[in-house]
Amino acid sequence: MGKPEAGTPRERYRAQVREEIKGFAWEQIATAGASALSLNAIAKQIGMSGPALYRYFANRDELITELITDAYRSLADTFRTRAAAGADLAGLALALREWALADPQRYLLVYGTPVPGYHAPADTTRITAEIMATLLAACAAEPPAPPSPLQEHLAEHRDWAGPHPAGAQQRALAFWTRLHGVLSLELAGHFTGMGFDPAQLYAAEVEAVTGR
Amino acid sequence: MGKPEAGTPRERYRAQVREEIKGFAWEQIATAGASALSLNAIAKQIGMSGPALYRYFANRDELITELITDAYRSLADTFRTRAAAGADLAGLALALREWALADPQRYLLVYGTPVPGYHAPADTTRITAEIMATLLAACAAEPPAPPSPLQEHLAEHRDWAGPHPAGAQQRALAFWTRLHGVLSLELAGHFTGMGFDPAQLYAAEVEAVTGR
DNA sequence: TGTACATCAGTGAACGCGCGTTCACTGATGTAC
DNA sequence: TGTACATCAGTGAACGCGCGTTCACTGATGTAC
Repeated sequence: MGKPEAGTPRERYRAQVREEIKGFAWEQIATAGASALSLNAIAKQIGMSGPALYRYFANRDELITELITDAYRSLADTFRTRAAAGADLAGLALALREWALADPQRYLLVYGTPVPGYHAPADTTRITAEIMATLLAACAAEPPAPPSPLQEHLAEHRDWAGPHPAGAQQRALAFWTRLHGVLSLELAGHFTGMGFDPAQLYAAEVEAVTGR
Repeated sequence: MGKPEAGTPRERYRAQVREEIKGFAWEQIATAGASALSLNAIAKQIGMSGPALYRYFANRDELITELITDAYRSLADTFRTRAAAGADLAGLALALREWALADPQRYLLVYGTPVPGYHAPADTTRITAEIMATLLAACAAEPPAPPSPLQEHLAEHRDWAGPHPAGAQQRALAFWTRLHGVLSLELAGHFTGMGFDPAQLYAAEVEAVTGR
């Protein structure tokens, strides 16, 4: 493929520059949003001339794809690590909030308005499944929720539920949608001017979803 | 100001063309997102040449501002009309979903990832308050929710709550964030591949928030 | 009703800009004998 | 250890494109006497 082999100094340098490019790309996304990401602007910041970037990424779409994939993987890793360290559902909720606030644009790139005309790579669905698996396991460990019409409906669509019961499915969905609801409105600035502390609203939703 | 007086044929024609421009602008937003909105492209669709639009809007920002304001006002009107027709909290929830699904990009323009580098006009905060007032009134009409730590916190930030108790505040926030959580994930396509019907998840959240 | 003037809508050319991407090329770095 | 060659990183010029916006101008539409 013409690519240098892994482990060689050249390959190490390559990986380093790729990371540097991604770093400036994230900076740019943070300030102007994903749709304003410009290869030329990144090159200027990095001290190279535009076409040089094409040594590292085939084109703009490939760069964006990699950023999105990295973001998904980062969240999946965070969840897996916390769960492995013994975190329960409330612990995952806090981890999610920390992860979102650490880099709002990264969160919005994953769960915000889709980048227009851009289709998520197939990779992400696999990582999404991994995130969901961790979440479902944590939900299954909670005291079971009372049956509901929604659970009956979910029982008919169990492809993504693994070995866990419909109650865990329902709880996982509530976890996801409710916490996303608070987070995305907070990150978009819709609570500014209302005075209250979004963290307390978040905590209340966590309590409601864990059923304590 | 050089503007023709209202009611004259010229002014009627002016308003008509302005609406036509906005119509194509919405079409464009629907297909490519708000950040891709282009005056030249709109002019081409409408059969005029680019600079002609400057007779109707001072610049691109003014057009976007007006679209956002219109979207807010449309939602506020929908809420007010339904509430005046006797709708309860569950009725407002259905109205919200209908409004969102009728034009997803309109919903995302209001509650989605903010347009990068764009600041919402002051108008919107007034309309937001109107929406919140309708929502709070409907919440206050529901059976009171049990006290909670969040309610105590909200009681200290009552500027936006009008005459309604903290319980209504809490319920209004839960209504807003939970339904937005489901809607925005649905509109962004994050439920595709999971098989279940988003409407049923939405209904379950409506039940949970109305406390039935 | 007719004429003289002002107002306004829309055009076409032009501005500078930044974008993604290609291409031929120069130097440096690695590899093989 | 030294030489010959291949590989790779990065450059600079150039491409076509579409953008927002300005400007001077042409015609049509309205208004005032």
